[in-house]
Amino acid sequence: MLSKKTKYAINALVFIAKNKDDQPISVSRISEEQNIPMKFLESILTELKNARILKSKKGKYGGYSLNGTPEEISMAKVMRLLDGAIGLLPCVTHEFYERCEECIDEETCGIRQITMEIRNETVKRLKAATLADIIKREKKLKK
Amino acid sequence: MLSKKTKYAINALVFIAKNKDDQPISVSRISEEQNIPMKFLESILTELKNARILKSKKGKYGGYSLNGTPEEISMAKVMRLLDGAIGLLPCVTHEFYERCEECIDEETCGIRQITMEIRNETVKRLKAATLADIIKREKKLKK
DNA sequence: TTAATTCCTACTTATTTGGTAGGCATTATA
DNA sequence: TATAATGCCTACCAAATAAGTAGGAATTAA
Repeated sequence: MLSKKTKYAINALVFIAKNKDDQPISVSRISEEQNIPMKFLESILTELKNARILKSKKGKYGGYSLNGTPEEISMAKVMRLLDGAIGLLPCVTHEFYERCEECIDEETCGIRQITMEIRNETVKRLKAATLADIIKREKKLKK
Repeated sequence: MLSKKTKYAINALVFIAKNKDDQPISVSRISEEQNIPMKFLESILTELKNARILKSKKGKYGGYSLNGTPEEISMAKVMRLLDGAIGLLPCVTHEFYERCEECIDEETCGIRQITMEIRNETVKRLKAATLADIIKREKKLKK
């Protein structure tokens, strides 16, 4: 299950991506319009900024804007940043690999093979799920 | 990510399914051979018994055995029992449905559509992942 | 009778999640 | 140059969940 943090992050990113001014958007505005607790959102956007997914402008009329195009930012990237591994087991992930403690032989583990297949399929879809893709889907759904 | 509880449960079930005697298998034996803390395992097997996935025999030479065939018990069933919903969002699951609190319009939510597709694919695979299937895969991998 | 087992109740401990509080630093504009 | 609106930073906190542990009663085969 996605954490609220990640869900909030994706919602905020989609909201920012929809904005067509050059003006950055403030935390308080995103917080109000997307129903996200303000201080919590603040800390999330800071993380996104540190990961160079967002960029910020300080001071009055400051705020956040995308650091890149909506095509470049995917759910996979955000989830990995905030929630860590995507796979169902620590042993089926590239970026966060760890051995399963109780595992007797990883190479011949049937459960591993299955979760690996699920991971591959899931990651493929989450990588395709860019902000641009999400917005496109929403437009289609609204018709 | 699967909880350790669920991972232990699946490992224990596979171990029990491989056993070809009529004799049930004791918690202590599974605990030793599968590297699972004994008392924790005990509580897990009790849950599986209450859910009628396992059946038990009390007293000396007692223990647990499958309540059904290895074809009938899938990872999906065990995961839902012990970890709850399989989907990435509370709003994309049949058996554990809940609205996302901050969500503005579920029907036109692009994130929901994506996670729904992932859920469908994942559940399909986890349902196919029966104990029989896992054992078959392991045999193949050992060659 | 005894050893090996499940069953039952209660407790514990560590980690993660989902926040909150308060103030400093920066910046546009009147 | 004052001020209001913002991001930035540090610290803290409460609730929930995960991962166990402890101890003993009841049952059963030999």
